[in-house]
Amino acid sequence: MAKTDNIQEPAVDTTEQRIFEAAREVFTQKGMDGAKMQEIADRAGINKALLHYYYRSKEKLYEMVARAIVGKMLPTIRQLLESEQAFEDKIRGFIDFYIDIIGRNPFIPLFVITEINKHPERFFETILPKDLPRPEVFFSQVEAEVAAGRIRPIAPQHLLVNMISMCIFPFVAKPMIRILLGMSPGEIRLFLEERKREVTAFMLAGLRP
Amino acid sequence: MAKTDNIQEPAVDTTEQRIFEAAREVFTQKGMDGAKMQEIADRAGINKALLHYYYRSKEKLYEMVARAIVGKMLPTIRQLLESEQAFEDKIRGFIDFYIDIIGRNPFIPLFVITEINKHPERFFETILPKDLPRPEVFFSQVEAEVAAGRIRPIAPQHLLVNMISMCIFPFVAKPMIRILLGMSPGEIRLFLEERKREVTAFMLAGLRP
DNA sequence: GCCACATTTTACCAAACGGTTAAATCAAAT
DNA sequence: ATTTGATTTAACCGTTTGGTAAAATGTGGC
Repeated sequence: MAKTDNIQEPAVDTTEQRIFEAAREVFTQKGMDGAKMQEIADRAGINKALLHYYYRSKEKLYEMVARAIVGKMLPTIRQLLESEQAFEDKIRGFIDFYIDIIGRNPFIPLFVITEINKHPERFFETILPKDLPRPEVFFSQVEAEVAAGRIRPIAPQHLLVNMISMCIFPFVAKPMIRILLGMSPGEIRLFLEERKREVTAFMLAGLRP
Repeated sequence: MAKTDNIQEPAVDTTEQRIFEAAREVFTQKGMDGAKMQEIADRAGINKALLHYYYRSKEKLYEMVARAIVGKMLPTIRQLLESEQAFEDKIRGFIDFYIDIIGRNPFIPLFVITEINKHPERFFETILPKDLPRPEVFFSQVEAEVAAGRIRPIAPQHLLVNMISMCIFPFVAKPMIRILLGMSPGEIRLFLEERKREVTAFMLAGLRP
């Protein structure tokens, strides 16, 4: 809700942080291969020499940026999955918070997906932290709801993937959807805002016994 | 169902087609920036000189590959959206066929999404054909079902995006989901196969009045 | 004034890469 | 045997790019 829980939040405006922020922008938008060190330097308002003065190599800088992004997303997901709320509240909270975060950082999912697909080894060995979110808590919660007859029988893994898909994909494929549905930039923005309500409604409807 | 309706199907094995096929593989997996002409030549089993002998430039080759991919996907979507089946059959058919095609060409969605995000101008002006699928037929079908009380009230655009999201996203984010759910390569393959049944069930459940 | 550090300037290097050229080789058709 | 087109070889070019070196300049604190 607050603008300050954006993924990027430079505490103070040091040159080092301006560089890092510039690198984050360029890397997320152009990927490792498409990003140029010169452009990062330009966007940070410094020159290439100073860029290498702070960050040794492109590879290292990229890894730091990727780690920062992934390392900030995972705890959020973990928190959403492991929270102790009642089931329906949890679903509502997950969708609400998740769409909110992605709406404010729409480049992140595509960046992570691209990175993981193009350089799996580097991602799993260097970027991904060791302590991953444990969906087990959520899964047993789903199974309990099913057993109690409060929701329709469904495999908890598919339930989770359905929910995540409907939250993330529209942002990842925003321009594609925009064209397919013939929407103006204003209309697609509105459409994506509606999805908080819409996905929640669809999830709960799909789970009715 | 048949292996022959794969998106890649070299009719005869000419050198020109082997090059094109190699380019398709490299471009879809590494993107425009990450792809190297040398690698395309290597994978086609020829040398760089011959590569330029058949295809003038990297840019042109890339555009041809992209056009071929997009040009083959769109008519399929169009057909699925504009078919004249009864509503539930249409939903079933869409999910079934769509997941089937993506399962056999899992690199395509990410390729299209990346291309559209990194080079929107080129995509819309050079690659995307002019005649797009018209979802209006499908939309009025949804509205008719809602009016007749046969499905729960829902905006047809959100319905369509929900369905497409649940079909495509798991393939795009396959390695991510694999790690999150702690699955082996065999398990994730099974999981993705299950989704045909699962997404259909979830869609129909979510639409019950 | 001097020191430590940040920053700029400039020049440079080596490698990678897209693309070209020209001559040589190969193979099948005539 | 000759021609024709496909293919290779190998050298080469210009540009981009990541990265380095070194000297000069700026700047704030002591």
